[in-house]
Amino acid sequence: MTEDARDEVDRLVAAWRAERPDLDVEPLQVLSRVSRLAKHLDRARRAAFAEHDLEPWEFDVLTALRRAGKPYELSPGALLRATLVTSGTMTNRIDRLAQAGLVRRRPDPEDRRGVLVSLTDTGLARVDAAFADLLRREHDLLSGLGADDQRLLASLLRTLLAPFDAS
Amino acid sequence: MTEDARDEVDRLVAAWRAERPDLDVEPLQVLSRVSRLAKHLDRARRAAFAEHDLEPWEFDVLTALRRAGKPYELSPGALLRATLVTSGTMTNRIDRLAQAGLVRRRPDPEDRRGVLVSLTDTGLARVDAAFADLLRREHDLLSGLGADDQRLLASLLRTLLAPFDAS
DNA sequence: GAGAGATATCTCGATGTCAAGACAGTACAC
DNA sequence: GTGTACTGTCTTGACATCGAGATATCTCTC
Repeated sequence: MTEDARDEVDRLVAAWRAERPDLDVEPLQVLSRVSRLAKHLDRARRAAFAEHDLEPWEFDVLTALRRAGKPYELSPGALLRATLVTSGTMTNRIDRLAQAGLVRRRPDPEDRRGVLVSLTDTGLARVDAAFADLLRREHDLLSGLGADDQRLLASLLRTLLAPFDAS
Repeated sequence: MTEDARDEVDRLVAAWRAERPDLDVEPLQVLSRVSRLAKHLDRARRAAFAEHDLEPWEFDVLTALRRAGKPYELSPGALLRATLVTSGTMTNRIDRLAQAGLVRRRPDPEDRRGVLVSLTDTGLARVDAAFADLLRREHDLLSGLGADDQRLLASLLRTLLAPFDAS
């Protein structure tokens, strides 16, 4: 019950309670932390990828292709669904990745509206190196929690995410 | 242990395990969910604020001022630390909020380099309405978890956030 | 097999952000 | 007090994103 202000969000919640004692601000304890953690995570990822000459957005697209398995090929539509960006953004991303020699575009032989995007050898090597690096760093970020707590946390987050994935 | 693919991240992790069985991809179970949840949250917030004619970035600045309590006044420096953006971004935000009549700028009487930014009456009313609305929606988002689970989740997230807040 | 609606991708203009640096003012040691 | 380093704010230019709309193709119904 005490407001010891153990982190920034505790301070934030305490400030709101003082200013708006009429409101139930408990949801912030979870959701503000999710937002803040994601922001810090973005920065950590940016730093990790910089060593492999990749921007976060480049990594996002390349990993989606990498995960697809051989021949590391997906449509722009599949890529934008995997990365939660708009179609205009994805076109732009593919353009720049192709120019950098990390992916290749070719017409979809089965649908003349469509296009297929695949990793080049360079792209494959780059994303594999960056991904291994990222996992090392993420492992370190989580070192404050034991394996059980990590599983517990993942499970709680999955519950929150469920309604979004359903839609 | 099974890979039932109960949500998008489970599918993502299963795909990685198939492609890179040599790597320990457990960290993704937590951190990918954090990122994805934050992204969905951003969208939900955007929708909530639209009803009050506010952009998420406007809300972020206005709430920082609101939380400060009377006279709802902070320096740009304090605001950028509260919102995790750069100084150039904050200058731009304050410009536009002032133009919209939601905040006011005045020279800091105690430091001639400095400026103080305060809420106008319009800004105060707007942010109070939007905040109450946001809390209602966040409450709903968390309805999948009981109060105990919410506290547990908040506590686990706080542990992860601690190293960042320290720095 | 014609037409209506759905789908896939791309184009374009507006916008918010960042990074780096400029500039004025302050603080502190000597 | 003077000089040096620091701090607070703003300016600028590059850039990634979004949203709306354009075009081409496919699919399904009749």
